[in-house]
Amino acid sequence: MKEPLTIAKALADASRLKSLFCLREGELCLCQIVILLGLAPATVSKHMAILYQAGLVETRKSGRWVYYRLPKASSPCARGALSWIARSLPKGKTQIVDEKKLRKVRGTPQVALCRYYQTLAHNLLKSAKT
Amino acid sequence: MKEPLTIAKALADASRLKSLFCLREGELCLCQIVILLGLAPATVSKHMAILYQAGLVETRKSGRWVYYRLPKASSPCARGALSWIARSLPKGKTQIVDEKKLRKVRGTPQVALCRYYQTLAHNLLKSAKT
DNA sequence: GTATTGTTTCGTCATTTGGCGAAATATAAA
DNA sequence: TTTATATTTCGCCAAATGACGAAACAATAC
Repeated sequence: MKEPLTIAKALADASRLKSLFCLREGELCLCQIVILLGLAPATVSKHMAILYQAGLVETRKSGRWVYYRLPKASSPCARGALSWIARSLPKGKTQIVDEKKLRKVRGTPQVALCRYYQTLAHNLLKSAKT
Repeated sequence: MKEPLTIAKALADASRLKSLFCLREGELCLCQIVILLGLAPATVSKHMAILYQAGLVETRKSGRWVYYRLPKASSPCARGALSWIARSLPKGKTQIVDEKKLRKVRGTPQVALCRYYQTLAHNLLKSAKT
């Protein structure tokens, strides 16, 4: 019972479902998911670790960037879960994530994205200090 | 996204997975599930309410007893989730619940079962008072 | 080498969740 | 009608979870 429980727990969070939804069309690096979810890098990193440990995403490291993608091969249990949410998520009027944003993020090099949110953070810090 | 999230949350608990597992072969009343899970009636009632609100079980009331069963008809999302766990739960060496106990509980009238755990509770209270 | 930068780990905090017992509710039994 | 009993609701507590910032890591850029 351990595996389905681990997987169900991994799926039982809106941010993680959103992440999986964003990965449908291919891999994304952490900084891209950070932008899409609007959460702190530390938080997103933890979310992705939970998905990884449940066998719901694979990881690829390239330089400083860590890419996540839906697994090519995985256990029957994980595959079943992924196909369930793949069938279930797109339905309904309510957008899972802003599709326009997703497209923009996919079309932007990670360098620019990471700089983007780090710059934002620094500016916020500076304005807070004054 | 609401429905798959609600369903995933409902599945993200060992006691609730066990309950669904026990219902594979047909309906059970609350008192039977109480015995099988070894939890307080109040706790089990809450668990079943969560499964019910997620559309993962149906309810039938007969006299003082409330029976739960896997839904005959449900949304595609709920159906997908149920068939996923149906395929995933039985695998693996580790018993989800004690099968012998499950068979015994299925073979015992609810009256005897409910009396059983209430008597136990009363006895405990009495011995605690002295 | 040192500095920069993307990611992860750690520590902390607020919220949610799962558990119980007691009281309330609903229905059968006396 | 009164009593007994199966279930639910309520109130509370302990543990788990999700969020963040700061600091540590890892890998490139200078």
